[in-house]
Amino acid sequence: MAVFIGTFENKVDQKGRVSVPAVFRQSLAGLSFSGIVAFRSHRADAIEGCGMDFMEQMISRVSEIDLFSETHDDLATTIFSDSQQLAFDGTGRIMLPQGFRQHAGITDRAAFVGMGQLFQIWQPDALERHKAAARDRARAQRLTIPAGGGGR
Amino acid sequence: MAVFIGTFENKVDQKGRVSVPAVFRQSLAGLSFSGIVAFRSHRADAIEGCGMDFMEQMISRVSEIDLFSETHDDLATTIFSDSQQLAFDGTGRIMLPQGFRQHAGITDRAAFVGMGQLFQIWQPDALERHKAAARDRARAQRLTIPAGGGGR
DNA sequence: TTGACACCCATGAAATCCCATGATATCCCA
DNA sequence: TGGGATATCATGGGATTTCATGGGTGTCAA
Repeated sequence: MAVFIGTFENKVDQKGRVSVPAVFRQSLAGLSFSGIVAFRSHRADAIEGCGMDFMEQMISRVSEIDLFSETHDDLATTIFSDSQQLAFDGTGRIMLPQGFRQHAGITDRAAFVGMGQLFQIWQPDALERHKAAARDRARAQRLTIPAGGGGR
Repeated sequence: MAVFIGTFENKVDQKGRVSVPAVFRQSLAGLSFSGIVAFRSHRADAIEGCGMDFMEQMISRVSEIDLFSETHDDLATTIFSDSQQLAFDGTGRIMLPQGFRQHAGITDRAAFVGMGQLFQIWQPDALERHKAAARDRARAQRLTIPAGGGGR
């Protein structure tokens, strides 16, 4: 399973390219698609990113639902239609499409944030505010992580 | 596994030709038939599309339904008899048959929507409405991906 | 002979490749 | 353990290719 940890800020050049942090690229190595899959976060002004393996998992789970049922179509449409495959170039950069940049308010800098099996791409200042707010909420509500049954 | 992700709008020229998005073509590369398999969706004003490999899968799935049952015949008739192989030309375009264009209300623009293991072709405005409706239904019914057994 | 359709070529815009650069980080050996 | 040699990485920009799109021509059949 691909794992994403840490925060990295990179520049977005005039062509709209950004380097994906090397550690993230290593997590993504060896997948069927050399790049990331990205979609707009519906909870925050950020872009969500993952590897093709994660998407393939989604596909196989959705395919357990009856084909052509309303549930299947609604889910498949919601999940897959607004995602985009962003391929790495020779030096590990991706092109951030206009619409994504707009959604996240990204202009010339982008922050990559590891979230475990996914990561997010933020406008750096917005990320700072978001982090502070999340920390406060976690502290106020004394959030905990459920104990795992054995980890596997 | 062929994977279809994203939404792409292309023009339909006067001969009825449309470019299939390059990413989709790449997903379809290497199959026994160089093109797509398409049929009219019986649930929406859209065309369903997939690769020959998936069509073969559907055939074997349908064959698990009681032969000679009404369901079997109805499915087989609606899907298989209506399906057409649409071959790529030298530049990756297909010919959208008259009847298909009519069913989807497509005139001069066509939107390709990834649905995971299949994709759909819509009249772009109708697609926007459909996407919004699907998202609302998914949210209203709190549809979620069936939890995976262990993240394999 | 008139469509319908496969094949071919041309085009502009956009995405990708490729090379060069400087800055870190890492390695290696005394 | 110091410190020079060597990778790795993020970044910039020009050159090249890909892609979607338009239109022409040949071929086969009704």
